[in-house]
Amino acid sequence: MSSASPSSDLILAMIRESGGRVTPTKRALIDLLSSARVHLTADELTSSIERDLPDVSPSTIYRNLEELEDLGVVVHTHLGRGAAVYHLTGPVHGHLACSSCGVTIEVPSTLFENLARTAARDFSFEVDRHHLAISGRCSDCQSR
Amino acid sequence: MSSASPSSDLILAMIRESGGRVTPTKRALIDLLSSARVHLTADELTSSIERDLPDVSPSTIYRNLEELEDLGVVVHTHLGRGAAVYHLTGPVHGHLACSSCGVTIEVPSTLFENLARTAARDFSFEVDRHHLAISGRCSDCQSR
DNA sequence: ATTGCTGCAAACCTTTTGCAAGAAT
DNA sequence: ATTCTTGCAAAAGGTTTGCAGCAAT
Repeated sequence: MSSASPSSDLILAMIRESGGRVTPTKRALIDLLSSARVHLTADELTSSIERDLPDVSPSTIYRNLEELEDLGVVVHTHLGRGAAVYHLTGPVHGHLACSSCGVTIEVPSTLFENLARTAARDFSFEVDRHHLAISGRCSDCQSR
Repeated sequence: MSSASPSSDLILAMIRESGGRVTPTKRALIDLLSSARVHLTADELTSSIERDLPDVSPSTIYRNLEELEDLGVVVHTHLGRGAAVYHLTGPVHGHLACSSCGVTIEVPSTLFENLARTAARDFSFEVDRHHLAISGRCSDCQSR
């Protein structure tokens, strides 16, 4: 099974190579993010990990997430008003975030290619293809 | 396709029509947002208004901003990690937000037209043209 | 006279930080 | 042995809420 996400093992190697250490919390975090089909908040990640590691603290999760972001393996996005959501930098994609119900639709990066090219050409702006969120209304909420 | 900003007077009329009342704070807020050339945080708005109305409180600013958002006259956006920034729904535009230095570049909505059309066609998703923020790196930060 | 709006204070939620003890290398 | 990482607790930052009095209609 091939995925564009770095494998868990590769991520662990990256951690070591950068001078970091592999801890149970980091393993759990990477496993969770690898298998998550939705994006998760720091709080949701903490709660999940607490099932295996009852004493894990939110600050550790935040620190680990920050480390993984520095490695370029994780990104976070602000959707709506609440907490940020985190996910692995998988196949490059953007988010369409519904401002009514909060659902987010992952879409292929091709959707943003035109935009990225024009932003580069006309505004010398390099779009971060791993951190794209567009807000609007999903089809369900439009029908209501 | 771009709508001009409603004039201050029109906004005041909208407030009354919706059952709201026109107060000194709301006037000041609308004036500020109308003349601001950059997007402002609630805190920056509060500080500015304090010069004329020394006893204004942040909660009033938040409540007023929420009312104006409900009227569709104001939108807020999360750029980077800090506080949200607010601005009038002026001519439709998007934001290119630099994740390194925090600067935001306003760009015409035409940049997003393709994207909006494809999102509608392929994902039945209606892009909110007043709440567009793309993160990336500005030209200055790229040269560093 | 209504009833929406205000300032104040406190609560709330998310995230960050200081520190001493513990764990990965 | 080194030095990263952890949990805890506290702080910080941004935003929301309850309330009694005030003010716009």
